[in-house]
Amino acid sequence: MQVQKGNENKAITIYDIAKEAGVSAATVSRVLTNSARVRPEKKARVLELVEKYNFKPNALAKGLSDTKSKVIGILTADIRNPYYAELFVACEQAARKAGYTVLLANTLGETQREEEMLQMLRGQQAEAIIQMGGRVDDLVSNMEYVEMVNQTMANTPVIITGKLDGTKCHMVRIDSMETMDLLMEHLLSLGHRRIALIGGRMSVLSTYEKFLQYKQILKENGIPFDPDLVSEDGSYNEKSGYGLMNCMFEKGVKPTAVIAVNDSTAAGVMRSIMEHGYRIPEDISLVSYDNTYMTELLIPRLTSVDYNYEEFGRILVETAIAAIEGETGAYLKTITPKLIIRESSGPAGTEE
Amino acid sequence: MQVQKGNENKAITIYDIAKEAGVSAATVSRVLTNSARVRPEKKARVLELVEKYNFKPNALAKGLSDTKSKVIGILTADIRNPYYAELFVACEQAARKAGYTVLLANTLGETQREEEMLQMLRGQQAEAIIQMGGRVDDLVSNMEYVEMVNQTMANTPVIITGKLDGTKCHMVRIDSMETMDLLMEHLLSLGHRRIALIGGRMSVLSTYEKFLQYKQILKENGIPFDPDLVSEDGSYNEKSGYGLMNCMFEKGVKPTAVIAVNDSTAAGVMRSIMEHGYRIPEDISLVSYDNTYMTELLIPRLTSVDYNYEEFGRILVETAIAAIEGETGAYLKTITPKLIIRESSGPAGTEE
DNA sequence: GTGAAAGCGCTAACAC
DNA sequence: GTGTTAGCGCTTTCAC
Repeated sequence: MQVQKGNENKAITIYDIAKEAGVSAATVSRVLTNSARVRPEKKARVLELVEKYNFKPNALAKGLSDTKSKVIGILTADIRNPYYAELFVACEQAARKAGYTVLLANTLGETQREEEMLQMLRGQQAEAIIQMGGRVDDLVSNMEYVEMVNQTMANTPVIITGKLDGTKCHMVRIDSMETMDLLMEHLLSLGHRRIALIGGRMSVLSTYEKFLQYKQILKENGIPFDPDLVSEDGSYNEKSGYGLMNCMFEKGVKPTAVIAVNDSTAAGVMRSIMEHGYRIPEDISLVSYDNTYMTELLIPRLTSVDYNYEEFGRILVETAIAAIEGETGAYLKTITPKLIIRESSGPAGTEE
Repeated sequence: MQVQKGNENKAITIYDIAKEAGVSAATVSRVLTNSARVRPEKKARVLELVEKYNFKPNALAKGLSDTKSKVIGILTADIRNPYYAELFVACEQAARKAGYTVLLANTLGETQREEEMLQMLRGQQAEAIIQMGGRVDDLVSNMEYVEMVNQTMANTPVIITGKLDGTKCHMVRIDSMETMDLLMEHLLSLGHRRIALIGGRMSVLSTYEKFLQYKQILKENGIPFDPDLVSEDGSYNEKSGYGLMNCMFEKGVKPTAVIAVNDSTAAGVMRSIMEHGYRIPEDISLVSYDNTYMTELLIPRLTSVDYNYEEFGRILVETAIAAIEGETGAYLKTITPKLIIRESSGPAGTEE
C-alpha cells in the first residue's frame, strides 16, 4: 500500500460532491446554504457525501463570490493585556453567534504597526474593523491616521472604543466620567478626603477625562485640589504604579486612599504601600479600574470598576454588523460601569 | 455636493489600476508580486496609482487563485490565560515575519467547540493549524478528536503543544520532566525536604509528567513520598490553589515549600498561606510554572519556570511553515525551560 | 516585457 | 426544483 503524503491530497470541492451525488454544483451550494428548496432525496445524498468527505466549503471562494467574507477584524493594542483579552473574547463570542469570524491583529504599542495591521485587515476583506486601544485612545488624534481610517471607511466601517476626531467612526466606549464618579463616591462615603490619583498619561482621552472629573468632584465636595496627590505622567503597568507611589511617599505625601488608573498599576501601588509599612485598607485604601482577573489574585483583593465585558463586546459587534448592513444609527454608544467592592477599600482612618 | 454613503463605495481592484495605468491586469499583478520584470516606467505608473488609491489586493482572491491563503490557524483554549496570550503573540510575530497571517480561535474549555473551531479554520483555508492546549493536553487522547484531526491532516498540517496519540501531528512542547528538575533542584538546594505539589489534573499530560518526575526526584534524594503533600485532583486557577492549600493545612500538613502547577494556582496558594499566618518565603517557599506577568504582581514576587515564549512561538510557526512546504522533519521538538528565581523562594527553616 | 485568457471554488441570476 | 452560466479579484500559463 502506498503511503499517502499528507497535504498533497487535493482538497475536495463542491464539484466533487456534485459529481458523485449526480447533481449540479449549484444544487450542492443550495443545500449547503439552505438558500432554496431541494428535493429531499438529493439533499440527503449531498449531505451524506459532505459527511463522508468531511467537506467544509472554502470560505475564501465564498467570500470572493458574494463579496462577503463574514470576517470582522479586531485591532488591539496588546492581547496580553487582560482588559483587551476579555473584550476580545466577548467580541469573538458575539461575532460567532452572528455567523462571523473574527480576525485579530495586535499592534503591540507600535503606532506604525497600527497602519500595517489596518491594511492587513483590509486585505483580508474584513467587512468591519473594531479597534480597541492604540491611537483611538489619544486625546488629540493623529492626523495621518485619521486620513488612513477615513480612506478605509470608504469601504469598511470602523468601530472604535475611543475617539478619532475627523472621522465618522462609530464609537462604543466606557463613560470615563461615570467611572470616576463611582470610585469617588465610594471613597468619599468611606470618609476619605486625601485621595490620590495614580498612573496613566494625560495624552490619553480616558485618563484625561478621569482627571477632570476627579477635580470636579473634589470641588463639588469642597475639597481643595492638591497637585501633590496626582502623579506626573506615568504609564499603565505595575512598574509605573510602583515608581509613582514611591515618589509620592518620598515627597512626604500620604493619602488615605489611592485611585490607580488600572489594575496593573494598582498592583505596583500596592507593593509600594506595603513596602512603606502601611496596611491596605486600614491605613490606605486602594481602588482601580478594569476589574480584570488580577483583582482576585492580589492580597487584599482589589476594589475595581467593572465594564461588563460581555455586554461591551456584544455592543461592539452589534454596532459593527449594523454598520456592515448599512444601518446608520447613533455614532456613540456608552457602556455603563459598575463598581465591584472588594477588600482593598475601607473607611478612612482618623489619624489625619 | 452629493454626500457619499460610506461603504457603498465599490472597492478598487487590480483592473481599475490597470485601466488607469494603461496596462493589463496581469502587469499590475506582476508589479504587485514582483514576479516578473516590468518596464520601469509602467511599474512606476502602477505603483503611483496603488499609492493614490491606497490599494490593497484582495487576499481572498489571491488565496483562491493560487490556493495559498497565507493563513495559519491558531487554536487555543483561552486567550485570556496569559500563558496562551504570550504564546499567541509570539506566534503572531513570527508568522508575520514570514508573511503569514494568523487566525485565532478560542475553544473556551468546551471540547465540543474544539471541533467546531477546527472546522472553521479549515473553512478559512488555514494552511496549517497550531493547537495549543485543550484536547492535546490530555493524557489519554480522545478518539473522535483524533479521527477528526487525522482527517484534517490529509490537507492541513496540525502542530500541537502536547500530544495526540494516533496522529502524526508535529509536536513542539515543553520538557515537563525538566521543569520539575529545575524546581526540585532549586528547592532541595535550599534545604527543603517537605515539598508539596499543588493543583492540576492528573488527566493532563504535563501535570502527570510533573507528578511522576516529582516522585522520581524524591526517591533519588532518599526522601519518602508523602501522599499528603500532593493535592487531590484540582484545577489551574486561583480558587483551586486556595482551596487545595487550605485543605492541606486543615489536615495538619505543613510543607516547607510548595510547587504550584501554574502562576494562578500559586496566587491562591499564596493567599491561603498568608491567611494561615505564615510568611513567604521565611516559613514556606512557593514556586510555580509559566512565568507569566503575574509573577511580578504578587507580593512577594514569584519564583517561576519560564519557557522563552518568543522562541516557543517561533519554533511552532517554523514547524508549521516547514510542514506547509512539505518538509517532513522531526515530529517532536522540545522547549528548554529556565528557572526565574524571585522573592517567593528561600532557605528552608530549621523548625522541621 | 506584456496582454489575453483560463481557472481557483463558490454563489446567484437566469432559464427551463 | 434544478442545471447552466457568468462572474467575484487575483495569478499564471501561453502566445506574441
